[in-house]
Amino acid sequence: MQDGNRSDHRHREDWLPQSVRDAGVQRVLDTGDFLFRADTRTAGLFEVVEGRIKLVRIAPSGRETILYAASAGDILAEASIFSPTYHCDAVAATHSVVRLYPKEPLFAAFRENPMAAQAFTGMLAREIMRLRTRLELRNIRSARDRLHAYLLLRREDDSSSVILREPLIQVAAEIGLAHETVYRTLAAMEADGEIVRRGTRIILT
Amino acid sequence: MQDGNRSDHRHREDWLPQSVRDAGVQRVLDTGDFLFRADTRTAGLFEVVEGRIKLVRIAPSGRETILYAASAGDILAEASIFSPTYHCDAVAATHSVVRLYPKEPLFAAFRENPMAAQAFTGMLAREIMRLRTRLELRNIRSARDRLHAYLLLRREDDSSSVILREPLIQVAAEIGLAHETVYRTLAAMEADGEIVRRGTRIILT
DNA sequence: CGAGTGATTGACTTAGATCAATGACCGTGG
DNA sequence: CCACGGTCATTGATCTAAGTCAATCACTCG
Repeated sequence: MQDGNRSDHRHREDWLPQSVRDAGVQRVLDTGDFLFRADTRTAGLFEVVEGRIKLVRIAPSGRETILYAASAGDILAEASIFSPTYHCDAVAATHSVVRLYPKEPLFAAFRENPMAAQAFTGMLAREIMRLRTRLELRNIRSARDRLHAYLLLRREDDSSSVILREPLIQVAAEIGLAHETVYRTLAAMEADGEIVRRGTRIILT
Repeated sequence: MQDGNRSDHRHREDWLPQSVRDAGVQRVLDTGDFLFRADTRTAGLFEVVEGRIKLVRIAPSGRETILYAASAGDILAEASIFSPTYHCDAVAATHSVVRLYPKEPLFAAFRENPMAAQAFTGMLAREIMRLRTRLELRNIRSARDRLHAYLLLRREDDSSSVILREPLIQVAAEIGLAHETVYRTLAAMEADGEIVRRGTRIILT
C-alpha cells in the first residue's frame, strides 16, 4: 500500500492542537467496511493513517459516484463537522486504519485557543489552493505540457529540480495520465534535452 | 462575459458578516492589469464581481502556469490572509471588477464573533468538498460516464432531473470536455433513453 | 525463490479533440 | 424596425495523442 505522501506538508502535527490529538481514536477497517453512512450523525473529522477510504454517493439507480478517495495522510470529512449528518458514505477500499478527531474536543480547542482555530482555517485555505492548482493542471490537454507544468509546480523554492518521493505510477494517477504515457513522455522530454533524470531527481533545463 | 454561477451557493452573503462586507472595496481592472504580484504584502481576500482573474506563477524560464482562473462569484486568495506576502501573480484575463475584503476588518470580525469565524471556516470546508468532487470527476476517462456522473451530482436533493443554469459550453469547460463532445454525448444518451432533455432541464432515467 | 510492485518499451485502436459550417437567438444601435 | 455582431447549439469529417493490452526486466521482501 502506498502512502500518498503528497500530503506530507500538512500532517496533523502542524495544525492540530495537542489536546485534540490526544482525543484522537484509532480505528481499523477491512476492505468494504463503512466508516460512516449518509444521513447518520457526524462524529468528527478523520485522518487516514493507512490504506484508502472512498467517499461515495449512491444514486437511486445503484450507480456509485466517488466524491473523494483519501489515502494515508489525507484528512476526511472536514465539512461534516459543521453539519449534523453525513452526506455520503465512506467505505474502506482496502484494509485501512483511520483516526477520528471527535467534534467536541475540536470545537473546545478552537473556542479556548483562537490560534488553533486559525491554524485549522489556514490549513483548509491552503488545501483549497492545492486542489485548485491540481484542477487547473487537468485543464492542460497535452500530456507533455501537463507533465511539464506539474514538474514546474513541484520544484518548491527556486531550485530547478524536483525530487520524486513517490513512484511515477502515482504521479501519473495524480495528474490524470496513464503511467505508460508518463514514462514515454519523460523519455521524450529527456531526449529533447528538456529535462535530465538522475534517479529519483528530475532537473528542468 | 459569463458569470460562472456554479458558485451561487456560496455568495458572500452567506458567510461574510455585515461589518466585513461594508469594509469591502471595489476595484476595476482592464485586461492584463495586475491585481497583485508575488512577494508583495497581502491585502486581504478578493471576490470576483465580474470578469475573470487568473492566478499565475511565472517560471524563471518565463513559462506561466495557471494556478486558478476565478470567475464572477468566486473567492480569491483565501490562503493569502494567513501569509504576509502573495505567492503568485493575479492578472485580469479580461475587463474585471473585484471586491477586496481587507484582512484587518476580517480578523476583527472573527475575533469578536466566533460564529462569523465558524461560518468562514465552514465555507472553506465545503469548498474543499466541491473541489475534491470535481477533481474526482476528472478521473473518469469516458466522456459519457463523466457526463453521467456530473449530472447525477448536480441533481441536488432526490429529484431525478437537473436544471442547467449555465450554457452547456460552460458545463463542458467545467468537466474538462470539448463542448462538441458534450453536445454529441448528450445526443447519444438521449437516443439511448438514458436521459430526456426538455429545454434547460435534463431528466435522468 | 516466488510474489508483488515499479519501470520501460512496443504495437494497436479509438475516443475525443480539432476544424468547419450552419442556424437560432439575442441585444443594440442606426 | 432591421441588420449586424456575438454567443450558443448542433452536426459532420478528420486526425492524432493518449489509452489499452502486452511483454520484459529489475528489485525487494518475507
